Amino acid sequence: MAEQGLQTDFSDKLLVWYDANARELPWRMKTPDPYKTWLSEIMLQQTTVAAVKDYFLKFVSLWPTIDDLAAAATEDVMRAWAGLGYYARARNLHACAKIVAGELDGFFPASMEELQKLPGIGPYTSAAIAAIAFDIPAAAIDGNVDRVISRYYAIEEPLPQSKPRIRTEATKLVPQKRSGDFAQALMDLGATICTPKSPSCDICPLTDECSGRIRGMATALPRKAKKEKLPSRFGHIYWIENSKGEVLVRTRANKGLLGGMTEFPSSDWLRAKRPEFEAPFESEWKKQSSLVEHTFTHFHLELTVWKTRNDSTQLACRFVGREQLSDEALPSVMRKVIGVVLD
DNA sequence: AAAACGTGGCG
DNA sequence: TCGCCAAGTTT
Repeated sequence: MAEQGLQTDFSDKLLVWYDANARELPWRMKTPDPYKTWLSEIMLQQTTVAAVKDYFLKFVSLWPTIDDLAAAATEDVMRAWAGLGYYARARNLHACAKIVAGELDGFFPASMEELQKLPGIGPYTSAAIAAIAFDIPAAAIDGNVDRVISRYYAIEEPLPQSKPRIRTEATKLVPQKRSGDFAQALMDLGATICTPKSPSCDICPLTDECSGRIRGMATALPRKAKKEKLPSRFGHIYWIENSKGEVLVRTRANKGLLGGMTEFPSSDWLRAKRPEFEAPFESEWKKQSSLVEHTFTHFHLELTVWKTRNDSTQLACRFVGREQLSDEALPSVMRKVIGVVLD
């Protein structure tokens, strides 16, 4: 029937293109390893391939199997993840590894439903693992697929309202065979051809049937609501060095922003502008000439950096040697603080 | 269901 | 320069 013909046409053309144009990525292999599929998919959540590559290789080198990762110390996992962002992923990753290694005999479940019960695995990731690692015809719908499908069907309704429609169409296109390749092919197409700003429709394998291109609206799709401007927050952060040259740091609570990561002691980060400097304790404080500016997902942060020399361990912190600082689970914003102090 | 949750690169 | 964006999940 016609519906089947369209589906076959789409996936056949896409897979032919994929066979000739698939990107070579460290987590792609002839025989899929569910552990590596899972690890890469968690890292790739809202994160570019370029950013993930080195982290993936580092994790596989440090922990070649799910049992190795499960046996690791949480602090080691957090510091290996440091810089990659969305740190709840690292906490969930380790929790998931412990469940799979400890309760599931080291095997990831081979169904979307069971996969989704594990921490850090949601609708997209469960489908991606099911398709790529277990060859289950699941629709892995990520940002790429949203874009490709929106354009192919010229869906003018904006995201996220169009999600159900996109899911319906994408599900119909998934082939019974090579569903893992199909999932990756769709994402490769979105990443290299059907790109957000200036898609290369002239070399797209689906260009003949793409309604968005035919109607001259591909680049404008998918439509999205404009984002509000981010608010700013301000604070003071303290570089406290003892006479041995060690620096005071502390570990953030295992929840919320930068949860489980190492930080230098700081004031609260307030929305009010120009907060007064309050010394956390009596000492000779010197203000650094440069500020630290950093943008998180939902606010800008401006930190004033203060430096002092003091030997008393305070503020529920610990002293670490300057050389050991690089071994800490320091998020990017804290590495910027180091940059300002050492400048 | 809307908001929280990082970072770096690019046009 | 700065808004947009990247293989989303959790609460």
